[in-house]
Amino acid sequence: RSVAAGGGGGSGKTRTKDKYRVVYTDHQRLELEKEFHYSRYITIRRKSELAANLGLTERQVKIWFQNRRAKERKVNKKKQQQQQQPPQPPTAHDITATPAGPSLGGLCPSNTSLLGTSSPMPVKEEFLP
DNA sequence: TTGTGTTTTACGACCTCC
DNA sequence: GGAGGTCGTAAAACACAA
Repeated sequence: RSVAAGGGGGSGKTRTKDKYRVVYTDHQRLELEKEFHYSRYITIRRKSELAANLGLTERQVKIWFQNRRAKERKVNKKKQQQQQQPPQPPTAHDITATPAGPSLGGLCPSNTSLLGTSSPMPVKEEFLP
């Protein structure tokens, strides 16, 4: 790997021996999440804007979106498997725990529209050509 | 503490589209 | 041919029970 090879090699690589990977700030993550929430595929224009605003490289933004989509697929896959083979029936205790029912909506109200929505994503003005 | 499992960045290999 | 997609993976960062 480029790390082991070290340092020497990596001309222009973001991954160095000192910093194998950086941890993004909460603000950076928040902005990226907001963008992802809006559209799972970022445009070139928006990518450069976001990179400039957040102090990241366009490459980092691109990879963040790739990883974010991979995460979403992983979560969806997990959910699907759970639906196909529900392990155990919920106990009475579990049922009484959430009387109103909306288990996920309460946890993450702003993201509920993201999952399973079949409607096309709205297109922001700035994304239009 | 520490051992262990999960999540988060970053990359390489390969594929598709223009 | 190049840009950007998925997929698999490495390793740091993090969470958490023992």
